[in-house]
Amino acid sequence: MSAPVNSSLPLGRVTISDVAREAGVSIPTVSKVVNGRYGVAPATSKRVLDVVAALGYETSLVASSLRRQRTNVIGILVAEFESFSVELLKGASTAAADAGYELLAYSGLVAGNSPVGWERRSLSRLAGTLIDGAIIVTPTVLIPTSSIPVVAIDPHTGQGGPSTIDSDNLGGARVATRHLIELGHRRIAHIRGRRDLASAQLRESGYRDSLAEAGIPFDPALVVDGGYQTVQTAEAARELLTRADRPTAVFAANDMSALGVIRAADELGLRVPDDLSIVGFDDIPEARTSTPPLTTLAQPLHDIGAQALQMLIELLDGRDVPSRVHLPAELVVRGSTGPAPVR
Amino acid sequence: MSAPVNSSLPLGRVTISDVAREAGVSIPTVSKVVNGRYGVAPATSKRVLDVVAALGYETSLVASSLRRQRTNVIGILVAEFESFSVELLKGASTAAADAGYELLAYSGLVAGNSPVGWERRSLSRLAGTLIDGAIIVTPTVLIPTSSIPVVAIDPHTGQGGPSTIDSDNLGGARVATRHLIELGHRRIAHIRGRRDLASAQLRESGYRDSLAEAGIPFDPALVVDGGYQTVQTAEAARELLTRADRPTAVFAANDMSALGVIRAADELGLRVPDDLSIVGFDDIPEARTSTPPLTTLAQPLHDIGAQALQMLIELLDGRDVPSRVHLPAELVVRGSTGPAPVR
DNA sequence: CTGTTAGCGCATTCAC
DNA sequence: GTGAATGCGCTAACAG
Repeated sequence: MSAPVNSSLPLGRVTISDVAREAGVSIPTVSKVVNGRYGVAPATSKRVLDVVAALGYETSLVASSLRRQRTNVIGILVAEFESFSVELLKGASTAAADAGYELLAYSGLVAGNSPVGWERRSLSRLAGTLIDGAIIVTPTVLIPTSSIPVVAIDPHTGQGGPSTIDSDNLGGARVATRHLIELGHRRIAHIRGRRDLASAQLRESGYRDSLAEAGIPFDPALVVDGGYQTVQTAEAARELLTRADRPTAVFAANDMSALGVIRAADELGLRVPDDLSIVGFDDIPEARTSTPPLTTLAQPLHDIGAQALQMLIELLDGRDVPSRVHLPAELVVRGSTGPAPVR
Repeated sequence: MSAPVNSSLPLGRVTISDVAREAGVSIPTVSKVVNGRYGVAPATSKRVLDVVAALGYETSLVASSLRRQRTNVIGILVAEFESFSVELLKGASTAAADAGYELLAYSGLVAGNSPVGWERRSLSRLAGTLIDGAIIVTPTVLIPTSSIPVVAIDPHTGQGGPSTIDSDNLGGARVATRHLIELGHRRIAHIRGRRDLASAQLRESGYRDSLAEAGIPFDPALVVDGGYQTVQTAEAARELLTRADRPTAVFAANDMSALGVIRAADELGLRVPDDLSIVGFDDIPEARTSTPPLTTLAQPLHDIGAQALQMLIELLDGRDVPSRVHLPAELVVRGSTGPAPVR
């Protein structure tokens, strides 16, 4: 197992020129061998490959991407790696492996006071050279025409823009609210999600639809902002739940905020679901393990991630894809909902 | 040849030359302004910034990384995005955000028949240019001296190599096995993990330690390979559990393989834990939601990820870090273990 | 078959 | 202040 390795072993990264020097050939020849091009003598090829193995050389993704058209790498851009985005990532990962693509998940720095527009920055930094296409998770603004194919998951509201995939937010929210109504609840609050996302708006619409359907008047005082976040929701919920005419049930726009409602209820000594029923949305892993386990609308996060990747591959191959894909959301009844308390 | 771009919005990616042309200045001037260097007139600077904002320009990570020393990006290299690696990722993500670093998680293509050495390839492709440092999750081989700082999580067995962090695999395995012994089990099988990982070897050692401590002779026939994977384990467990003298308890090297044992037991009509007790290791989210919920040794995956990132930052700042860090693993008793069946 | 030349997008010298 | 020149690691097109 010995290729000639002289004393001038490079200290840092092994580059193509190290290999060329060591093998006594030119740089382009190494490139050809490494990329399996025709037109290299078998003996030369073998010598180069030996040196490559001995030195542990691999082409730099950065450098090659600068020259090549395709890198065979798909980017998935997230604001942060948390339960929701990471479930999507798992789904995308299996699909990418099956399709022979590598996956690069990127979480750029989000400016604290203006978390809007991070995806534009991330896309701009990676697109064009490093990645062939991008999946953007919960973009905050409309993605402008990009230089590479893009698929958005749980997109910003608005027309135009890239192909998007999400679950049936409107229908799911209707089912969630109807579930509470059927349990006898009449004073049902809603924790609103991130105002900039279509999902949040659709979930609020579904909530209002089901109220109307049941003849329950909409009360704006029962709708508060939670921003899809646990802590923010817990604060808003504390106020909501200390009112004299507090609601007997809450439909939270996502599981994270539903967990915030549970936390607030705990602190106030309210029992869930005896005093307060709570429904979430998403079915992140934590929903199963909370106390009590969360009744929620399950999004097929794994499938969404996988299908987003499939759609992106279609786009990369020059095929058309539907501009809007919706997957079903399904009610999962667990322990956080029960009959309305009798007055 | 680049096509001439008129004064309207460029079609492809916005490059620094687009900005320069639009602002009527030279490329170096744009570079200075964007990077906040001195020597640019305020008026010029403002004009450039306006164009930057209008065009949505961001420096290309690829191009700048090629010239710059640091990119402010930390890489986390995984073989695949699954429950285990993704939990680490979540922990690393919060730590990275706090420290002002961006995170790039990369899952390269793993050759089907030789899944060994993927981390070397990934590291080689990203190091030196794209990322300042790397966290490698469960590397399969010893990482050679690298051009960038590296921290390994759940590393390959062996001396030398990069700084590593893992949980107390040996102690945890002892506790797991002792737990089964205290429940009265005597015939305790072990599902071995991936042979190339130190964690798997240590967990087997802990198993044998506790057997010896209790005066139970070690029976090689009760140790089978599961490769840390559910499917592979289910197959091995089927054979194990159909023997006449089948074990009454199993210590599986990780939760994925413990789930495989549960699956096999289900198929064979064995009740868990009445007929068979099972202990896992890791406490991935699925452990809480299996039927029955899994008794396991909880690794603080979130903390491990966060601490790996901290260590890497120390290294990047030129400080020393311990070469081996161990975090405690804690027994979590759930529903998959019970008293040994009476004969 | 192999080496030479050019250039990807950008940052960094240097001159002017 | 600016433009021209240079190089990062690599590959495409061509010349030898």
